[in-house]
Order: sequence, then structure tokens, then C-alpha cells
Amino acid sequence: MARQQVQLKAESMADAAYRAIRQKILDNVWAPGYQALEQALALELGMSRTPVREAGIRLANEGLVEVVPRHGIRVLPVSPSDMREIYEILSSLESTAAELVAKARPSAAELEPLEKASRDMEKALKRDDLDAWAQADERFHRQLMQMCGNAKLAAIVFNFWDRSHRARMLTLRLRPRPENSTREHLAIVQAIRRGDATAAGARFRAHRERASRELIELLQRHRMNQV
Amino acid sequence: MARQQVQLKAESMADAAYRAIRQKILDNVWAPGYQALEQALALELGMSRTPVREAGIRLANEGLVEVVPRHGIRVLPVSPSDMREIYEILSSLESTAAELVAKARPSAAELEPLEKASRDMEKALKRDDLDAWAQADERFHRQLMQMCGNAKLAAIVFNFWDRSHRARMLTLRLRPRPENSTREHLAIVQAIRRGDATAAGARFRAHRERASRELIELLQRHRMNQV
DNA sequence: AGGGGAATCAACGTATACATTAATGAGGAC
DNA sequence: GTCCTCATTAATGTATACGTTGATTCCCCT
Repeated sequence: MARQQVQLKAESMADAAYRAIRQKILDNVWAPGYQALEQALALELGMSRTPVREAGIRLANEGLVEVVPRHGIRVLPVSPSDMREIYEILSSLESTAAELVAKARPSAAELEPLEKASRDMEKALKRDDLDAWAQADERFHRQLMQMCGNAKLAAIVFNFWDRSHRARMLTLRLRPRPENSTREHLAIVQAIRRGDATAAGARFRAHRERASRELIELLQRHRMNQV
Repeated sequence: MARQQVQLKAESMADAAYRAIRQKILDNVWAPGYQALEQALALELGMSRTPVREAGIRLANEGLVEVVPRHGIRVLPVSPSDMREIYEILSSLESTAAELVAKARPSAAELEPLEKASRDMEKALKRDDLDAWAQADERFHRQLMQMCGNAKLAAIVFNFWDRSHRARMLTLRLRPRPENSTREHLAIVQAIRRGDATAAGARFRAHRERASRELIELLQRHRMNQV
């Protein structure tokens, strides 16, 4: 068997710019609405305008920024209405993914990562460690997407997670303890284990719809109209 | 009230390149697997490499091409497995859109375009005019997406239509007369008119799943492994 | 003749140059 | 003081230049 070549070619400056800018947005270092000129970014990143422009085009396609002709690259804010749209998409696609996973009848070994993530959520909740909880939650969802056998679907879901990342992080400590979420995950895993695709899909959909309602309500209650 | 300014600024060369290349791909002028060097494209389009590169980045993000470092921009082929993934996504999102439309309880006037498109499909089918049928079919689906109140969801769907456009056109004349499709559309409209979101979603899903099965089977039967 | 390696070439990634044009501000008329 | 016009400036969109590097070719050795 041929050994896998790991050819990790040095990433291009354009990729570096893309990653750097994306990270600043996700980490909320650049607040929504923040604008930066191409030249300024180039200077800051130690490169010319060309790769910065290319990164901007990619980020604009992914819906994280907007390129405003004379005002540079602008971090797009996310409104409650955007959140509604995003969660409609996530409900739809993630519940489909859950159905696909259930239909594939995964083995106990294949299900283990999902169960471990669920257990970690419970443990984190007992310790009142919300960051660990959020991490385990993300691991659960990511794992499920990777198991669904549809890479294009997973890519869309990851993109919309990115777009809604800031809002989730901001509301993490404003919402009640996520006991429901944790319970719902267990129910989803059970449905998948039974191979009950309909139930798995329905439960996932309910899970995301509840999360969406709570999140949007929180944003509005706290007057966070542009996150 | 201030008059709406319609500032139709001349499109940039990058936009022109984007549109030109996209059109060639959708029209199958450039077959799947076709490659073109940036320089050659620039020459052909009468511009420099810069806007061509930017168009390439956008098209790559949209999944229509791949940028292979020393071999230029390559038109991505679509395999039967890709088609399965694409139709899983379309089934999921379009059925969600149908549910959203049904929940919004559109008026008779708002439903009219959908019904007209359905009638046009029937008429075209009677005339055995498959091109007109496909056009009306697309109009139906596009109309529904525009009515769903979720622009981001619609954008994803449009993108995946693009990706699967060639395969649909190629199989248009290989499949049996699309009587089922036409009937299914009418059933969807009826469910929407009743405000029965569950039925509208279920029927749409069935509609897409049948179309997907037929299409993939056709591709495989005709050995079209790379469309 | 076949294979290995060096020389050549060409496409790309990035930097830089330049023309265009929107934004800013000064200055004058009322 | 306010509004309008025009000059100035600066950021962009595009073109061009250039160094790097993967691919190809040719040649020599066996």
C-alpha cells in the first residue's frame, strides 16, 4: 500500500490573509460593521494588496464580509432576521443529515464519538463550564455532519455556523442553562441508533427550531439588532 | 418620497469575465474537464489576467470550476455521486421553502404565477415542446424560491441548480415524458393553497426524490459518469 | 534503446504601476 | 450662514512586471 503523501505545501499569502481575516471576524476582534481598506490590511498582514483582495472576494462569497468600493472590506452584521434565515437553513440541512446518518445504520463504534460528545456536554454542564459545553456541542454537530456522507451539504452547514458564530457566543451566557439541548442530543442519538430516520430528522429539526427561537428572542430582548 | 436611484454602473471586467465563463459552462460550450489558462482566457476576453483570476476564485467558490495551479481553470465534472449529494440538498431546502410558503398563506393573486407556470407545463407537454416545458418548470421552481422569504436559502438552491444544470439538460430528452412532474407540481400548489405546510413539504420532497432517482439512473444507464 | 538528470520554459502568485472616479473640502455667491 | 461648484485627494479596478517553481525536453550515460 502506497504511503499517503502529506505534501504540506506552504500556504499562499492569499490563504494566509483569508485565514487571518476570518479568524478576526469569528473571534469578534473586528466587530460587525468594522471596515478596513485593502491597503491598510495589506500593510498589517505584511503583503501586497493582491492577496488581500483575493481573500476579500472569498470572504464576500461566504457571506462574512462585503466589499464596498471606496470603503474597503466591511464585516457584515447579522440581524435577527438574518438569524432566522440562517436557522431555517440549518434546521433543514442538519435534520436531513441526521436522517441520512440514521439510514446508514452506523455501528456502535461509529456512534461512539456522538455519544462521547453528548456525555461531555452533560459533564460540562454539571461543572457549570459553559465553554466546555459549547465545545462539546460543536463537536457533536460537527461529527454528525461528517458522518452524513454528503460533503457539499456539510460545507454549507459549516459556512452558516461561521456566519452565526458570533451570535451564539454572545448569547451563550445570556441564555438559561442548556439542559434541553443536552437532553435533545441524547434523543437524537437514540433515534439514530434505532435506525429511525424520521424520528432522528424530526428531533433534530425540533432541536434547531427551539434553539433558533431562544436565540432570536434573546437577541431582541437585549436589543442586539446587529451582531 | 425620494425617487429610487437606479445607478446601473457599468459592470466591472471581473464581473464580465465571471458572467462569460459561467455562461460557457452552463451552455456546455466548455465541456466538463475543459481547462483554460488564465492568460489564454484573458486574451480571449480582451482583458488582463487580474479580473480573470478574480472570476476564477468566485467560480471555484461556487463549485463550478477548480483552479489547478499549473493547468489553469478547469470545468468541474459532475458525477452521479455528486448528483446524489446535490439532490439531497435540493430536496431538503426546496421542501423547506415549500413549507415556508404554505405557512405564509399566500393570497390567490400571489399564487397565480405558480399556477400559470403549472398550466404552461401542461400546455407545453401537450405540444410535446420539451424546451418550453423545462422553461416553465424552472419558472415554477424559481417562483417558489422567491416567495419563501429566505434569500440565503434561495441563493443556495440557485447555486446547486447551476451545478446540476448540464445534467438536467442532457437528460431532458432521454427521460420519459415528464407527466409525473407536472402532476406533482399541481399537488404542491394545492397543498400550499390549503396552507398545509406539512403536505406541501412532503410532496415537494417526494417530487425531488423521484426526479433525483430518475436522473441518476439515467446517467448511469447511459454511462454518463462525468457530466 | 531506455532511464536519469540537468537545462529550459512557461504559468502562476505576488508586487507594483497607473488611470479612473468617488469622496472630501475650500471658496464664492446669495 | 447656507448651498452650490470645483479642485484635490485617495482608494479602487485593472494592467503590467517579476521571481519562483513545477513541468517538459533534451542529452548523456549505461
